[in-house]
Amino acid sequence: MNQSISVRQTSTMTKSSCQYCSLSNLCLPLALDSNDMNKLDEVVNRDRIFNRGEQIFNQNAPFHSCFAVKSGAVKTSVVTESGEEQITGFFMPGDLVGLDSMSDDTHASTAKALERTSVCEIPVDQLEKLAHVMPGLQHHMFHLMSQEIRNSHQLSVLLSKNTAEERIAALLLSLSTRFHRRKLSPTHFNLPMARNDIANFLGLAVETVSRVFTRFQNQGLIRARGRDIELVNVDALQIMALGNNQS
Amino acid sequence: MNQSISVRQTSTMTKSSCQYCSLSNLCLPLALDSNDMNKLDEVVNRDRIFNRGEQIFNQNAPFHSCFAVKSGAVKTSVVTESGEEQITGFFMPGDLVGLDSMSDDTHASTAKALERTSVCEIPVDQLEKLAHVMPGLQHHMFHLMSQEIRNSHQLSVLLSKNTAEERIAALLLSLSTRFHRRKLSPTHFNLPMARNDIANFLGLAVETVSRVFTRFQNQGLIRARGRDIELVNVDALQIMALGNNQS
DNA sequence: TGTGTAGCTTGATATGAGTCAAAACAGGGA
DNA sequence: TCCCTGTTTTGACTCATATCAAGCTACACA
Repeated sequence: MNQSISVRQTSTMTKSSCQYCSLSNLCLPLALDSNDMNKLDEVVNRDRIFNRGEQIFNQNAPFHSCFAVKSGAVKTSVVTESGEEQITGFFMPGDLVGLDSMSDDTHASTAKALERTSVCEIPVDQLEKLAHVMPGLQHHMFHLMSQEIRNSHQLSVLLSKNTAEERIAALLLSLSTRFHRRKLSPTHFNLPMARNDIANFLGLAVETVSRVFTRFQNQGLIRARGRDIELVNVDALQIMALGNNQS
Repeated sequence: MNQSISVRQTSTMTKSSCQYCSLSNLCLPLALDSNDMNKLDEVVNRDRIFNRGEQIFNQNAPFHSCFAVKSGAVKTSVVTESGEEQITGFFMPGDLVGLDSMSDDTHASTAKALERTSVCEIPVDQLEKLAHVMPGLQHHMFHLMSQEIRNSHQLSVLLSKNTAEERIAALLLSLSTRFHRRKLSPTHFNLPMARNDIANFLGLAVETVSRVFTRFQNQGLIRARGRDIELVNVDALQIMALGNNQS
């Protein structure tokens, strides 16, 4: 069940706050001074934990909150009328999930935890009110949403113009930079998602993903043992990701 | 020609305003009362005309305005580092172009007029200020942007899961509903874009698009003479667009 | 009235990735 | 420890769509 707005932990304690969150430079507070941050703190519903595979929200369910990923990883997907599922994004700590639903009172997509994940829940009505009195926050919301549009356009490009190898190289590099931004190793990390998810996201068959991984390995571009990935030759991957259509 | 809504009936009126625009129920004013609409009026830069093929804005150029399409049609596209172009959307009267750029101070995409097109220019700094004092406008902007994200996700689904026939059927139906919303015939219209644009948008080769059009014609689904399109069997197109993967 | 050029259509062929099938490999629970 | 079930890999074959090549429209312009 998607019982959402659960425990609001009230004052008394030295409750965790945006101010002291290690992600404050990636997440919403990025746009706020410490005064405004306190106001944000008050509406945020912290420490909601989801186990691997659990739904954070479900497509078509009533929409009243966005979620900031604190730890773990999340995938979002849409299912078409014909019942096909398409993963639309992977979200890591600092990312805001659910922006595609701000147009409606129901969720436009489903979000699932890829591993044990904690998120901060942010009620949108509150968020809109805050954005109303904080120019910085409104601006930042526009920023995040347009970023989301760009990301999706980028995905479209990948899907319509690139080969399987190029798509996978691009995904690996994208993950790499995202880990790097979080001060983690950009060349050695654990994939939060299964091959199946990668395949679905990139519009490929699982078998193709698997084959490309082993091909990359044989070419000395990466080393992969299951989800444990090491990027051995980043330059070559970058060239690969660009595609070899000379123009 | 699809000149439709072009001529503004200003007559005695001093200057055209959102209030009297025939698109006020599709466009930004949708969210506003007549008082707020006047304020919007003041910042809108009306009557910018572009001929077919002319750029409205260019990727990477400084960004300071969004554009509402008044008549004609617009395509947006992104070019990748490797120089490939991907059309990311077609915009018709009432649509707002440029939302993907609100994250940055440069445009995330290029917008070109597909035919003679008039647009209203809306400076973003002004728009943000207005959104700040008008709850309805802020909400509507969130709405539009999230709608844009959804559209793009929809495109991703199309590109990664559907066959050439399904993609084209889906596009035709999408255009149909958009014409319908503007009180034009949903079954007989002129394509604002070339086969080439359709192919690029849907991730296909021009030849494939052409072949599918003739196949549809032979099956009695449509009648096409160049850009003049008649949808003969909408139901069949709808079934086609859903895809025949029984699930 | 003719000619150029861009857009569209049609045919023949090649190929990247999907599909089907099956084996190898986890990893969690009793 | 040994199933059991889900994930990943590998191989053989097929197919949808790209590519290459050419002819066909049709409108713009001299």
